[in-house]
Formats: sequence, C-alpha cells, structure tokens
Amino acid sequence: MDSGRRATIADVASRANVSTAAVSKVLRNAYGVSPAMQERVRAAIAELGYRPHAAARGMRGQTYTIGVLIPDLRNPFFPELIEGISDHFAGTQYQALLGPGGSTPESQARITEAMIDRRMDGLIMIAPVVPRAQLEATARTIPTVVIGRHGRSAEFDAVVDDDIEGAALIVDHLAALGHRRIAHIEHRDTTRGIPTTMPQTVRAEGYRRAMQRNDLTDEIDVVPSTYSESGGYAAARELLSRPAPPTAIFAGADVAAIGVLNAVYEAGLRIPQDISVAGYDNTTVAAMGPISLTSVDQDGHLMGANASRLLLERVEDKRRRSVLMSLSPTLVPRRSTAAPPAADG
Amino acid sequence: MDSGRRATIADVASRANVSTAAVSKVLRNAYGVSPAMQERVRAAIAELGYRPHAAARGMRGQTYTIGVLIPDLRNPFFPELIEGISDHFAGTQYQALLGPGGSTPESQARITEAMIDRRMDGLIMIAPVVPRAQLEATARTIPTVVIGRHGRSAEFDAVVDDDIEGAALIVDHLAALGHRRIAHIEHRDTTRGIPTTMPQTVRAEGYRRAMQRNDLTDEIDVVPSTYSESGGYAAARELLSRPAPPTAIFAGADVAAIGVLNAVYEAGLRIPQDISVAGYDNTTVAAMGPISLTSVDQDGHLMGANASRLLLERVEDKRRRSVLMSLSPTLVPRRSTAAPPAADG
DNA sequence: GTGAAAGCGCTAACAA
DNA sequence: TTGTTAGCGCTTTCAC
Repeated sequence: MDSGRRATIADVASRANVSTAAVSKVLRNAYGVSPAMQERVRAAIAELGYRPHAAARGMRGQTYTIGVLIPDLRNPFFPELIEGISDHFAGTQYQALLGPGGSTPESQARITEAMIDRRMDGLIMIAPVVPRAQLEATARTIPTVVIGRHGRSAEFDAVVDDDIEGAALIVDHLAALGHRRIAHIEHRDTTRGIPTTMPQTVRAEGYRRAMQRNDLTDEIDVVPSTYSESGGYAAARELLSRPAPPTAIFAGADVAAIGVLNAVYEAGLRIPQDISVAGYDNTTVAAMGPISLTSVDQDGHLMGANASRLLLERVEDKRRRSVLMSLSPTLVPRRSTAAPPAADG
Repeated sequence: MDSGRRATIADVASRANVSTAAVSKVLRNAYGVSPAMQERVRAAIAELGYRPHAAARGMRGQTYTIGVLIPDLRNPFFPELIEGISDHFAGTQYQALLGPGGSTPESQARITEAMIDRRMDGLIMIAPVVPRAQLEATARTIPTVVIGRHGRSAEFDAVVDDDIEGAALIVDHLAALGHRRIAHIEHRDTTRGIPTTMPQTVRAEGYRRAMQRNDLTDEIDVVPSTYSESGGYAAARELLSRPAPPTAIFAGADVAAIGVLNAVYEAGLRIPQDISVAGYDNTTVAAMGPISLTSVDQDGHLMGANASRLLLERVEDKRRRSVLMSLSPTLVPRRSTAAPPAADG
C-alpha cells in the first residue's frame, strides 16, 4: 500500500542486501541462515510491511491454508467445532477457511474439489456424507481428518464422540427414572453407501443396546425421521397418536427434540409431568430456561482442536499411520425429564 | 490421479494438439478460439479429468475465490446470508470461502489480511466491526461489499436492511396494542470508532424516532447491554426490578429476547398477559412453538444474493461507482405480544 | 552459510 | 484464429 505496489520477496531481499533465497528461508524458519542475517531480514520485512503471497507460495511449497468442510451452518453444534479449530490454528502460520458444503454428497464433493484446486495443505471434513471410498481417495491426495464418522481408515484420521455411550447415557437416565416405553427418533438418510458410520446410525444402535441391557428389548421403538425441527415434530405426532404412546422420547439431536416439544405442546401435554423428552448435542437452545432440555454434551471445542492437531501432524511431520480418536460424552440432565406418570411407573 | 501426477494445462494442450494459450482461452471463455478447437480442448479436458490450478491462475489472473468474513457463527441469521451467497455463486466459476473472523477488530483484520494474501478476487464482509477507514483501505485493495453497516462509501458497495423501519414496525405494533411503557435493549459495543453505522445503533435510533412519532417521547427507555442471551437476561432483570416496569420489552435481537424470556419466566410473569416481548431477526428459535416470539424479518437470502451480485459486477465489469442497497424488513407478529394488562392500558 | 537460477501452472502480450 | 514467450512471487536445488 506504500508505493501502490505490494512488496515482494525481492524488495525485502534488496532492502536487506541478501538473496531472495535467504528471505524465503527466514520466512519458513528453515535451516541455513545466520542469526545476523535473520535479524536484517526481519527488520526489512517489518519496514516494508511485507506479507508473503500465499498463492505464490502454493506454487512450489505450501499455501498455509486448511480447508474445513462444513455441511450445515444451521447446526448449532458446528460453531463449537469451528471455534476449536480456529483457536488451534490461531497460534500457527496456518489459516482455516470454511467451505459451505451443503448436505448432499454432490455439493460436498464439489467443495472438496475446489479446496484441492486451491492447493490447501490439509482438509478437515465435518460429518461428510460422501461415500467412504471417496473420502479415502481424497485423503490419498491431501492430508485429511474426518470429524464425526465412525470406523477407522488407513488413509485419514478420525475424531468422533462415542455415540454408543452417549445414547446409553440417555436411556440409562430414563430407565433409572422408571420409564419403560422409551422411543427413539433416528435420522434416516436417503443417501446410500454410508451405512453404519454416521453418528445417527450409531446413536440408534447405542439406544438399542442400552434398551437390551435394561431388559427393555420388547419396548425398542425407533422412528425413522430426520434431525430437524420438522422431522422431530412429525415423528412425535406419530408417536403421540398411538394407543399406548411412549412415556419418554429420546431424539437423536436437540434440533429434533425442539420439534418434539412443539408437538407435545400442541397436544396439550405437560413436560415432564406427562411425558419426558431428551435430546443430543447440548446446544445453547437446550439450555434455555423455558426449554431446559436434558441432553448429551460433546466437547466440540476439544474435538475441533484435536482434529486440527492431528492434521498439522500429518501436514508437517508427514505422519503416515492413521489415528482414531474417540471422546466421551457426558449427560446433562435438565427439567425436561422426570419420572413417568404414576399409572405408567 | 491417473498417473500419480495431476494433469496440467500442458498435458491438455499436447493431448488436444493445441497450444497452452488456446486451452487457457477455452478455460476462461475468452475470444479467439474456433468452435472446432473448443471442442477438441473440452474433450481433452474431460478425458484427462483436468482441473485448473487456482493458485497458479491467481499468479497472473484471478483465483476465482471470494472471501466471506463472518464474525459469529452462532448468530442464526448469518446462515441465511451464507446460503444466499453460496447459492448465487453456485452457478458461476467462483467459489465462496468463509473466514471465521471473530468479534474483535483485530481478529477480523487478521482474517481480512489472510484473504488478501491469498489473492481472493473479492470480499464480502458481514457486519464487520473494524473502523470505517480500514474498510475503505481494504476496499481500495480488493473489490468489497459490506453487509449490515449503514452509511454509504465511495469505495465499497453496501447491502443493508432498513433498521430504522424495522424498529418502527415493532414500536408501532406495540403502540397499536395499547402499550406506552415500551423499553428497548440496545447492543452497546465497547469498540470505538464505529459510531452510527452499526445496525444496533440504527435500531435504537429507529426506536427513539418511532416512540416520538407515537407521542411517547417521555417513555423512551433504552437499556444498553449486549445482543446475547445473558445480555438480554441482565437487561430484563434490571427493567423488571423497577417500581414501574415496562409493559413491553423490545430487544434488538432475538437472541437477547430469549434472555428476556428467561428473566420473565424466572420472575413468574406470563407472556403476553403480564408483559409483551419482541425481538429482531426472525430466527428459527423465534418461530418455535413454546417461544413464539414476535420479531422482524430480514430477507437474509436475498441480502446475500444481492451482495454477491454486486461483488461480481465489480470483479468482472470493473464497475467503479459504489452502490448502497437497502432492503425493507417485515413484521412477524406472534404470541409473545398482546395488549398490556388492563391497569396499564 | 549464502546466492544464482530454474521452475511451479497459469495468463497475457505479442507475433505469426 | 493460433502459437510463442515472458513473466506472476515464491521455493528449491545446487554451486560456491
């Protein structure tokens, strides 16, 4: 901005009376520069307000850019993740940029391509819905960490929360309160090819196993719907219209639980006196006074930070063997769950 | 991925028996290529699965990347904006990438720099808190569109919603219901240098003017706080503890209104029988059954799309004169507002 | 420890 | 209309 033109590495070099190669080395903290020369170069950089040109760096070396694929900005859990990610990179030379991926495999694949085209140094993919084979192909091209898909891979690192355990926390909590007819709302995707590794599937499986462990095998009741307000609403309407409706509804996501609350509200039932409702993700909405939804908390910040750390290991140290990191969820009991009505206890 | 190495423009050129310049022209839909050659080049591109290298393109021409500065992923209004933006670019060669900017001027400036370093073709800045002079400096470097800051600039285009009108919608609505003691919760930033152009300031001003117009000048009551759940909660606690509390509270954002609801709930008051509450932004939370918050709707999707269109005009047509585009908000009345208690009417 | 020089993949002048 | 060529700003051999 000084003289119209932006300073380049050559400007810095001539100002410091060194070669461009030397400047480059200082920039990358590479070996082979004397402290004195370091000093001179740094001074010149400061004087000129020089900033390296990421696109040009990318032509030979790295772009110092990390791509983060994010499917749905409306999901209130993702900001936690993002914050964990950007906090982690804040102390480094790297910059995380988010790609709004949409919820279809096609749109997510498009963004992934766009990130590869831009020579990003690494990719963090949040709950991607693309087929596993495609994830592995991507990971062979560019260091990749996947958040929220279960199952390990030789090609990419994975960070997940233990959804089996999370579902068990809710079921055990409800069973301990005396509930028997506990229904579960599952997100059933139309997308094929991503069978057992998505969180929704694992949560449903965790629900089933926990029901069995509590001797409630006969009461297992999974309603396929979607993790959305309308999905939860529709599923709850269906459940409440039955001859013997459940005394507790466990929605696989808070956002769906909100829809359940709406349906319960419309049906004129009271929470938790007439029916208990639980969600998953412990979003800020769940914590709101009038809502006060029992939920399961995943430490999104920690998950994001861990994913970032794993990715940098791959990018910088060239670690090859893959890592699966599984975190433990915790139960957050609130006012939306209580003992079932006496007649049903 | 075929032979390990990624295909380059030279590979395409030799495959199609043309020059690299010809391939480049086809890529950019530039003049001077015969249909026959076009055909051959496109075929070669398809056969090789060639994709242009964005970083390399950026060295000479454009990067076909648009940077979107987004301050707070938790604000449920922003996803609308983002969707409008990415939908608009979906039909083009451009790819929008989001930079999580944080809420301080420093962090936002950092991301802005990072985007310029990466040779982005243009910038969309959502409700930036950096000083105006800095915005203009940025805009002189790179085509820029600012969303959500009032006041026109010669350097950048601006897309705003008419917050004066939006605040008036709420005040007129409440006044028509019979309210007189209508309080407003304003977001009061500690940041200096951005006085009258932020939405919160304009909304407060709109509230004042509308109160005057309704002959309620003596009742003007602005509580400085923050647009957050805790901010709304604290402000409402303060208001409710007064000898003559307001009969209606107009929070400048839904998220603050939620905090108000919590405080009202805790105080044992009923909504809307004892007190009316209104928000701003018409977020999905506001629409939820148990909440049903009267609010003001801005068409975020349209704002995002307009901002994108303006930016592309600048990037491609090199339009120089700046544009200010102001959209009109609409009132969304719900169950949280009603006539005041008889004694106060 | 230091610098000269050859690219990275593409675009834009210009020549043919 | 088509091809040749000189860079864009940086990193990376490879001499010195």
